[in-house]
Formats: sequence, structure tokens, C-alpha cells
Amino acid sequence: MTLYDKVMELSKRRGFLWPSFEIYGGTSGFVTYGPYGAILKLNIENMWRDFFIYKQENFIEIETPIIMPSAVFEASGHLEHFTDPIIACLKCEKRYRADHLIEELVGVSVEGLAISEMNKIVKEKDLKCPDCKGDLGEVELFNLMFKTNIGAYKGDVGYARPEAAQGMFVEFKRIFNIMREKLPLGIAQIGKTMRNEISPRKGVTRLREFTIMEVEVILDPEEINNCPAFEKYKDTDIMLLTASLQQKGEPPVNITVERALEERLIDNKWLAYFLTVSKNFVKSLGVADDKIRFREQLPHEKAHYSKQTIDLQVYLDGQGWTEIAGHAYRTDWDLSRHIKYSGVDMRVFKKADTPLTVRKLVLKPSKATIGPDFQKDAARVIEELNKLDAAEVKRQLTTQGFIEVAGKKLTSKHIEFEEREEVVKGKKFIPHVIEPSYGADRLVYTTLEHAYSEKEGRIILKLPVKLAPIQIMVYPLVERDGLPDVATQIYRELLGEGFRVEYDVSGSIGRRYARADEIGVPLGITVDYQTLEDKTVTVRDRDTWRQRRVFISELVNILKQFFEGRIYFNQIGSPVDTNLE
RNA sequence: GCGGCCGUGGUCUAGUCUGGUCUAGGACGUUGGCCUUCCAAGCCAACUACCCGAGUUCAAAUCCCGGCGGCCGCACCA
Repeated sequence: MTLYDKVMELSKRRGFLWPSFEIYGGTSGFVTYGPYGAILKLNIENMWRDFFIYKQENFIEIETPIIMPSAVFEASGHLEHFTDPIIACLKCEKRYRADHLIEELVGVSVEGLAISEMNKIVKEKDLKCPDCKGDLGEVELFNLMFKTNIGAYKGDVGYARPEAAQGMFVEFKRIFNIMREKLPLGIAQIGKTMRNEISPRKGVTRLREFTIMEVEVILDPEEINNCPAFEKYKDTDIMLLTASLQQKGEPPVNITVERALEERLIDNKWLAYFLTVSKNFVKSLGVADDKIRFREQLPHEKAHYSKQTIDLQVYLDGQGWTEIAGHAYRTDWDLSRHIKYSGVDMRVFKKADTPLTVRKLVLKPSKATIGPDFQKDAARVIEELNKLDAAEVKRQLTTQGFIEVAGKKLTSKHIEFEEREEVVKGKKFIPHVIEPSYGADRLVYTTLEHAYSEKEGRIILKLPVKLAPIQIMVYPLVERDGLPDVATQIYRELLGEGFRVEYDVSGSIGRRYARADEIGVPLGITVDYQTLEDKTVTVRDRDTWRQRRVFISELVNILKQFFEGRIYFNQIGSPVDTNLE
């Protein structure tokens, strides 16, 4: 049994996660999170919030719809780029990217060609399957976005978002205003995303519906190397596999992010900074240093919007290095596309440190002469004239004596010029975007796999304390002599104090400890006979099976300190002599 | 999507080739009871399965076909 199988077996048996719709035979690419998995996932998401939102300056979280009208994806480029033209061989059924095949066999670029035009080329040039020489079928479009209709009429086409990012870009103007127009601004979102994958595999690593956690860090491109937060983390070591190393077939290098930046292996400082945030985040999920590396995407792998993308990979049993995050430098692609397609100006104004006074030549159409001379064309002439550069107009008038505007000849009597002083207070620009993007579901699996361990034939899920779905189990040592009453009381008190706690009385004490270890409960509280004498209970540590003895009256306080990370297990109460020590 | 292998209680599995003694066996688990003073103890009882659908046959977990799902490889992969 591989580690992957063991982790999935445990997940299913204990209720972390399993394939959905099993009673109807299942449909691949979908998972259900059970009682422990749902909390585990939530805890991971909250930890992500800590690292990527709460500990960053001017970073906030929003929530936008999953279904979006097609206009959004026309602008974002997903309708065009998330769609692959596919052609299949009728004989051997091998499938090809139609555009790639045509370019290869005919040697012409088919970029932007419609499907019908590609089909025409295939027929005219009588293209055959390069593999078996069989006939080719029709070119078909395969778009990875789920399509739907919004409302009752067929006209309004909508798509399920393939990434959360577009929600942030579409709402940028208002959010920027609400956040009092400060850059850098981080806009984060955690939510469901859908991609109609051709063949989802490997359980949770390739889903059709998954939770994405993204931050769009919106910055002034001129400030992209001004990242104060970076200083604290610049010495962070990373294992980096650059595109060029991959092309040369060489292994990754270990390098500090600062050095990588100096050697221009990372495009800019903000991108470098988030690599360090990512590394620290993934470590806090319990993944060891040497199981974390960064891999730059090769030019042909990059998304249409990306200047540089560096994935974070973790090493997983059975499937090797697996992407769990991408860090993309999206430049101004998204915002400029939405500005263009929506017609809404989402540029940001930046005040200059010192306003500049510039002398500028402006032209003034002389309406008194243009009106009578051009009659009903006058309005159009004035409009066109205003678009022209004053200096250029003046030059033409002096060199050739006239200028042609909207098909009309204008002379100097039609235009007046004026020297004006203008104060330039700042500049308007389209901000750039750095995007760390995480797959929450892969993180859940990663966390489970790295927490999985075996000891004396038993499974212990060594989840980081902060992530454990259940924090505490409460047990009576045996089910008699009033021990359950005391235990139940403690259980209810802890529930009331806000701990995630369960009570377990069924089976021998060893069996109950074993059950708790399998779902990764960090602490177990056992009420025994000594409890009846001196009002103390034992606290058991999941990882070492050691126990400490604590007064019931101090329990809540001590447990709070433990789960807040302020004390370690061996600082709890006093040691217990058990037959294990 | 293609090819190979595979699909039996909650989990792991025996049985499938060679159809009938399979009202499907075991182990672990879960629940209830008894017992029990710290790491899956014991005893009793209960629970839960042949992936779905059609077909061949007197008879199908077993053979055939289709679907769904899983693993591996190829292809695809923001």
C-alpha cells in the first residue's frame, strides 16, 4: 500500500474526505469533505488568511460571485485562451491541438482563425494524422470553463469562474476607493472555482470544482521593487528551479531570495517577497523544508496574462513534486483589458512629490470661421481637430499653409493657438498585479500526507496543533464509579469555553486513545480514580503519548495557553508516572 | 479521450480462471451489553457488501456487452 493509498484510506474511514456521489457510482473530479475534513480545510484557510491577509499591510478579503456573465471572460481572455481547438484522428483516435497541428503541417500561423477556417485548411490541404496517416475529423472547441445560462432566456450566457481573480479586477474601482486609494493594495478571496478538466486524476489534486485562495496585490509598476516587508525575509533560503535550469536539464539551486533577485531569477521584489510568505505558510502546515521548492513555469506553460510565474511545489508520495501554489506577475493585463472592454477608467492617480509646471501649446478651434465655412460638417471637424497635437498642427500650418481634418482643408484662420502654463500634479497609470494563488484542496491533502505517521502499528496523524479539527478528547478511564459524570462535566465546560472537544466513553481506554490519534487530536484528558481524590486529571500528548497531571480548576487556562502556542506540552502541570515512561 | 489492469460490508480482503454447496467466508471496525484502574485486552450480541444496467443460462459475485468509478501509461493541463 502506498502512502497515498494509506492517507486516502484513513481520510475515507475517519471522515476527512472522499469521492462525491458514491451512491450513484461517483463522478471523478469532485470530493466531499466530512466532519473532520471540513474543519481541517477551514483551519487551513484561516491560517492562509493569517499569512496572506491579516499580517500584510492594507490587505483585505472580498467575496464575489462564482457565475459571471460572458463579458467578464471575453475581457479577461479566458473565452479565447481557455478554449483549445481539438482535432481527432478518425482511425487511431489520437487527439491533437488543431492549431498546433495545422501550424506544424502547413507552416502557417492560424492564430485567431475560426473553427470553420481551420476545418477548411484541413480539407484543402488534405491533412492526415501524422501518426497513422488516417483521416482527421472535425475541429472542435474544448473550453475548460463550465457554461450556463443566466436566467430563463438563452441569450445571457454565463460561465463558472475558472479562477477567483476576475472578481477582484472587476470590482477594483470601488474597492480601491473604499480602501481610500492607497497602493499597494492586496485584495484576497477564498472561494469555489470550476474547471471542466478533461481527465481529473489522483483524487484531490485535480478537481473539477475546487477552492482557490488568491490575493491580487495591486501596485504601482514603478514601485514594484519597493517592498519594505521583504527586508525581514530576504535571507530566506529557497530551492529554486528556474526555466533555464529546466531547459538545460539541471537540478534546482538553493539560494536566498535576495540573491535570486540580484541574479534576476525572480522578476521583482514583491514577487520575491511572496515566495517567502508562501514558504513560511507551507512550513506551518507541517511540510518539511526539503519537501518545498519553487519552480518557474516554462514560457509555453505560462498563462496568457503572465510575465513570470513561479509555482510552489511540495513533494508528495507517488506523484512527486506537485504544484500547490502559483505566483504570477500578471502585469497590467487584467485591468487594462477590463478598462478597454468595459469602457470604465480604472486607472489610478498618483500625486507627484512636487507638482511640475509645464508650458504647453494648446489649440483652439475658431468656431466663428469653422461654422460658416463647413456648415453641417463643422461639429465633426472640431471634434477631430481637438484630438490632434497642437504643436504638430502648428507645424503643418506653417510649412504647407493648411491642414486636412475630417476631409476638410483648414487654414490658419480656422485655428487659434495659445501658450498655456499647466501644473502637472501627478500621473495616471494602470496598476500592475502580483498574484499568489493557492489550491485549498491540494493543501488539505498535503497536510494530511505530511501529518501521517505510524507508531507501533498504529496511525498517528500529527497535524499541527492549530489545524487539528478536534483539539481535545475527554475520557473517563472506565465507565463506572462516577468517572463519566466528572468527565462529562469537564467536556461541557470546555465546549462552553469555545474549544473544539469531543467526549468518548466507548471501548477500552487504549482503543479510545488510538481513535483520537487517527484523527489527530492533540490532547486527551482522562478522568481517573485519582481525580476523585484530588481533583486532577491527566492530559495526554498525541505525539509522545506522555501524560501530565493538572488540576481541573486550572484546565481551561492551561489549555488556552497551549492552543495559543504560549506553552509547550511539557510545561503543562506536573509529569505523570505511567507504565509508558 | 485512448490502451492495460481493476471494482465484494465502514476499511482491508477470500471467492471469479473451472457458473450451482455463496441464505458470500475472514480480519479489523462500529453499536449495545458484560467486564475493565492508562495505550486498538477479553466475552456475548447486533450491524453492514458482490459498482450500475441489460444479456446468456434451469442457475451469475463468477461468463458476455454497455455505463460509471479507481490505478498505471499516453494525450491534455489556467
